[in-house]
Amino acid sequence: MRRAGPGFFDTATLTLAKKLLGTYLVRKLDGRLLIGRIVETEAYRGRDDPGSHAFHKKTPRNAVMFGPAGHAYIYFCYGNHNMFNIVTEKEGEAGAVLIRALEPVGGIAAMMKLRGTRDPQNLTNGPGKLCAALDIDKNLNTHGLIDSDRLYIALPYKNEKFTISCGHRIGIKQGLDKKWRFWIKGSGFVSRS
DNA sequence: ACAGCGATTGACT
DNA sequence: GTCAATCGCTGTA
Repeated sequence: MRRAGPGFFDTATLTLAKKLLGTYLVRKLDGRLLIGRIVETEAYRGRDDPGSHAFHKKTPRNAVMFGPAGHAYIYFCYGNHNMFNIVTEKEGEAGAVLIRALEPVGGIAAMMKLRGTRDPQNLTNGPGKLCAALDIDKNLNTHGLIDSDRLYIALPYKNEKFTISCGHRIGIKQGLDKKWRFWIKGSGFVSRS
């Protein structure tokens, strides 16, 4: 697999949300690789997006969303879940793509141990679950995905064919009119169909 | 210092 | 599909 470089991330939020589908999220942990194929994403923008953390203003939490593309925005929610996003857009403009579900590809035994389940379909089919399975937490917040080997995106050698479905985003109360959730149609590893 | 809250999950109809 | 338990973090004071 080849690594995604700066040019891959430096694009509009909606574009990257769709472009990330079918690519691989790679986590290096204790010398082992935990790998999942991204099958579901959501786009969050800034001033024009009432559903986004960056809608109102820049704060210490959302600051990384305003920074350069290709960095991790990880936040803690509901008292026990981490959420993993990839920052988009040019510096100064807020945007990020939430990774909502993976298809487990490599290091599955380690993921099962971290998640406490042996069901492959229930391992990484949700934003909180995949962070647990890949041991992603606030220590990796602001982490650059381009120049580190602890967490990065890898691209498939040849592009597979699949259909992208879209719908409203999950779990928010504002901005439900925007159909900014994207997933690979027919995948058995999405958080909902 | 602290009140309010949530980009979920798991259980349930 | 709906619902609420849950608790550390965030933002404002």
